[in-house]
Amino acid sequence: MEYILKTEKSIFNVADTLNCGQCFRFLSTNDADNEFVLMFKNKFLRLKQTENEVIFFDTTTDDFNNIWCDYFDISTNYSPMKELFSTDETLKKAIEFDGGIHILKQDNFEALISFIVSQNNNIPRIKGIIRKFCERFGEKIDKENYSFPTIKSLTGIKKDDLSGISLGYRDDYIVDCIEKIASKEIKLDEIKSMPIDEARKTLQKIKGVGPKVCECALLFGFNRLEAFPIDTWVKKVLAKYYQEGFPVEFEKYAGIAQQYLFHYIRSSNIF
DNA sequence: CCCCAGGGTAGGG
DNA sequence: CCCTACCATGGG
Repeated sequence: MEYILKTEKSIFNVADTLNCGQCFRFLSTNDADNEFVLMFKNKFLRLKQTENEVIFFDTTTDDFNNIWCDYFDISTNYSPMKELFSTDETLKKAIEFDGGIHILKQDNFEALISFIVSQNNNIPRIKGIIRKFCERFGEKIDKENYSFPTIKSLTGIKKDDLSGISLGYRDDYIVDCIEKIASKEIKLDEIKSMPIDEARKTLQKIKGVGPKVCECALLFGFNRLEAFPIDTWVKKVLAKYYQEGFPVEFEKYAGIAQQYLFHYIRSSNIF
């Protein structure tokens, strides 16, 4: 059974949304066809975008309504934010380039672990590490895919359990993250509704979670759209186009703006 | 051999 | 507060 979503790429662009560096458990199966497979927690999805629709394969209407509609943030209208951002010349160009990006509503624990892995690392390698992490600690879903491991299944793991995953020095950070969550020293569910600065302070108690990783976790795992991750790429954009600082009138949705800029500079050669 | 990748920590000024 | 060395790993 297929679920068909009527939309266009300027409204929701699957390829840009997946390729813009916010998630890591997906593969392009056929570039020309805009077809992808992805994992979200323990759910597998194959989907494909055409001019007028997105096809969700093997997906019931209930699956779409209960899982994927929310995950892909389909029901949010991004137009008001894009209109606001377009008063800025650089952002206007970015939105013309990749205005169909949606901010995924990922699992907070998965996002946190993923962006700890991301530090001083590149996207292809991050994807490989997370795949190996899921293969070792997750549940087998089908021939090739594993669920993202739960906190419960990870409780008590030691640094040695992480060898062979190519985490490098980040293995200590993963262990510390799991310990602090398993012991309930840090409660992810409570971070969702915390004032943003308190949420930041709490997440940064975890070893290996500094400002950048923290902002990514908040934006992609907790849907805190005001979070503004500054990585090496965004740093270059800020230095070149926003020497007076990033416009304060965008701050409520700064994370979305940041994501347009990030994908724009990485995928075009404006530098 | 170098540099870089969705950076952070520890240590010293 | 700032600055810097260092941190594993793999690709270019």
